[in-house]
Amino acid sequence: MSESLSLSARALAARAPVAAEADYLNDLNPAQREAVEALDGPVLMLAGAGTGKTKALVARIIHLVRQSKAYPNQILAVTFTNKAAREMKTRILGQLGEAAEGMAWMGTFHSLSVKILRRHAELVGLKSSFTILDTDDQLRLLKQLIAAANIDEKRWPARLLAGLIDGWKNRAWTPDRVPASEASAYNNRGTELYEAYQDRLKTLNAVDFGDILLHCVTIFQRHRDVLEDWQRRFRYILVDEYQDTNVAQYLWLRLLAQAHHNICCVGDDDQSIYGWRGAEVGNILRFEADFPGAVVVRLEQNYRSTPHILAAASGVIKGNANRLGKTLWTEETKGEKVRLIGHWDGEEEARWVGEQIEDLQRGRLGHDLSLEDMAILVRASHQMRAFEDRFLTIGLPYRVIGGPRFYERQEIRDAMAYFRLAVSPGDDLAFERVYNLPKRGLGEKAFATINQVARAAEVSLLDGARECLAHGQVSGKGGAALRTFVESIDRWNWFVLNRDNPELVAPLEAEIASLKDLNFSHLEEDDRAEAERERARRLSPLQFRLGLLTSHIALAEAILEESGYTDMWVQDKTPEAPGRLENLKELVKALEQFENLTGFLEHVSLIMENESEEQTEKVSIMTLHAAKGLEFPAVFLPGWEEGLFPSQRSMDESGQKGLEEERRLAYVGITRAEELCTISFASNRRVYGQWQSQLPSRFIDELPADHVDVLSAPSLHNSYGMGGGNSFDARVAKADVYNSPGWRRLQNSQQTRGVSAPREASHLTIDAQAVTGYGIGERVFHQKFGYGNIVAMEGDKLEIDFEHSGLKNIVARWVIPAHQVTDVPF
DNA sequence: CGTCAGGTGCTCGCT
DNA sequence: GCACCTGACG
Repeated sequence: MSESLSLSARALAARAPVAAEADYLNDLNPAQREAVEALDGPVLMLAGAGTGKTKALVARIIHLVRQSKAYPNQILAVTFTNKAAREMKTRILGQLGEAAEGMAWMGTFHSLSVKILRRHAELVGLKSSFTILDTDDQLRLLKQLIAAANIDEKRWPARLLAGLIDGWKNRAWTPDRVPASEASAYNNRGTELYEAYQDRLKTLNAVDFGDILLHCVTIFQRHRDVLEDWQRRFRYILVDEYQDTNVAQYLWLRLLAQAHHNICCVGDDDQSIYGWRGAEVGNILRFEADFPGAVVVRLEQNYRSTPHILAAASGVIKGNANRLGKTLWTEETKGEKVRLIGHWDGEEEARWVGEQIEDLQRGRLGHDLSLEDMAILVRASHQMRAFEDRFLTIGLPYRVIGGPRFYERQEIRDAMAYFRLAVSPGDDLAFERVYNLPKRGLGEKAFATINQVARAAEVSLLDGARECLAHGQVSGKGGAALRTFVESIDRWNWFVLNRDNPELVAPLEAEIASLKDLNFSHLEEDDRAEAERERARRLSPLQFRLGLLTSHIALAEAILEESGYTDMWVQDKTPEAPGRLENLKELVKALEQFENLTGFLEHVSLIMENESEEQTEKVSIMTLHAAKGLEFPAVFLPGWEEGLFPSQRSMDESGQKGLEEERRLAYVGITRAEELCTISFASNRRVYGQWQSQLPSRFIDELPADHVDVLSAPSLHNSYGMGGGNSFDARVAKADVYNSPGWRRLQNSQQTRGVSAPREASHLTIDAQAVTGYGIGERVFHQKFGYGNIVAMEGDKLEIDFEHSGLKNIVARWVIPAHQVTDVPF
């Protein structure tokens, strides 16, 4: 065995150029090399941001193969996202060539687990054809169970229960293992409903995302023989982003690595930002205890960012108590300081960022960057709006990353439900989703009847519907519509089942061929034309039918047509309808990459692809979470304000732990930047439609002053006549923004009152109350409409001509004289 | 059955 | 401020 292994490895090596063989090791720095060459036994690679961990991981896999330690298909490589898996695969392919094709076990926890689970489904009471539910299906199922349990869903929302169950599954608790301490959850009925939910999933032959891992762990724990098989198969295990693993994933890994301990985990405790969805930083902090004798390698040399950016990031992350501790360093010596700037409000901030981006694009700020090189990273998705609005008005191309996922969109999910019915007519959730979509005149009542009949007979909803039709329980107009619906599904399913069936295809092809062979040249011109038309008339249904039998794409199109679903959107006059039709076209196009509908459905249930090839350069807007693993020459980090970032909710819910995670998020944000990192905050922001005055984030205070350049917002000093040279302004701004005793005091007073202290009353409101009179022509400021001049007055009402919003009638106490605007918390 | 008006409640979002 | 859900009407 080992002989043939080494032979094949040598054969491989011989095929590759000699230089290339050594390259993958010589390219590495000493730490990376150590992590790559420690092949046997447990290894923990602590890889800071931008330290070349993917490179090291890839080199390690190549080394394993070249050293004949394992065949590619004996290496288990786990990532968190499909994107990461794909990237690694491409890089390995580039270096290993065809041998990389054998890397069958590289993927996400979920995709690998599905593969394993399909082989042993019966061990957890499922058929191997189980379907994978997404959060939407999950929620609908839970709502039904909640209703059945006579619980008021308003007081006890389904989302709450879904969150609880997810949490339990993340911790690898099957219903019988949920500890007693959780008994009070969901009005004391959480565990009971969890059990009911699992039962229901089993009857539906379905799993949710949590189950995929949980079932695997259960199987490994209860069936030694199965576990041992997989342990033998995977001789080496590699895990990326180990700091993001939850308990279930941890157990999954530990069970598989138990026998040989050949496990290499790569991660960065400072980049653990998924605690809220069950990730346990503890997993990485505990690694050495879990795997005694582990080799721990720290990758600290950074190849991404300038020294100032690194220093700023280090300064912030230093504030966290619970960390393994790394210090990033770089050989780079040049580079700009991190830039910090305060703005009046969110819109102003967006305007400034827009201008900066345009300046950068034109090479005005000493950088030669394209829009693709720039990104805006926000804490919460609602912050994106201000930027989108602004960029739309100035015509700056942008793209939002991680918005509503393609496959989560309504029209995609609807279409998928139709496909699911065609592939497995017994899919009740799919049936429920589309039985009355487009509207077929089948409402609650019809569904209740079908559901009842189906439940009583213990058959699928589709068969239940058949039953209802047979016994006239659903009749009239609704009955006719239901009949068409049922017959359509049967028909589509028939095409799925008879895909490429030669007994059906061959005669069709023969008939088409014979029709085509007909020669009309001997006929008169008029007769010939008529004959041609007749031929086309007979040919087209045959060709259509052949298409449905041989092409899943043609079938998919037919399904969407025949169901009336496409037409529903064609008829729809709302502005989003055209976009939805576009998406449906894209969906059909995506089918091309698959051999059949089943393969496609499997893929989509585990994957979200939102990347369509784009031509125009665009600036990216995304959340900090979505930015992990990415890098950009220029990064903008807006909204660094108390309550927004760090997020109030995070601190309320998880206290100090929550704050530390927020701080790691700040660290992730800063370390995304290669050349230019710009942090900003606004003094006023609209939160849920309410204007609030904001305090700069405590993280701003934690930035080491030596590595920060404080900019003054040009619009502020211009409008307020602060005048003076830039350096003066910078000092003024610096004094005001960054070190002002005023805001430190505010900050301190807020801290003593705890993180949930009520907001300071807006200075503007207070000042406005002190103002007694205005004159015509006086320049005033309104929090919402900005600057304007008073054109008329009546009692306490002013008619104001706003610079941006035009004429408005405003009660005097909502505005202040423009010259008082400087009295804001910075 | 479908539509509209009013009330409510709200991170981050991987698989 | 907006999106989503529910309940009252046509």
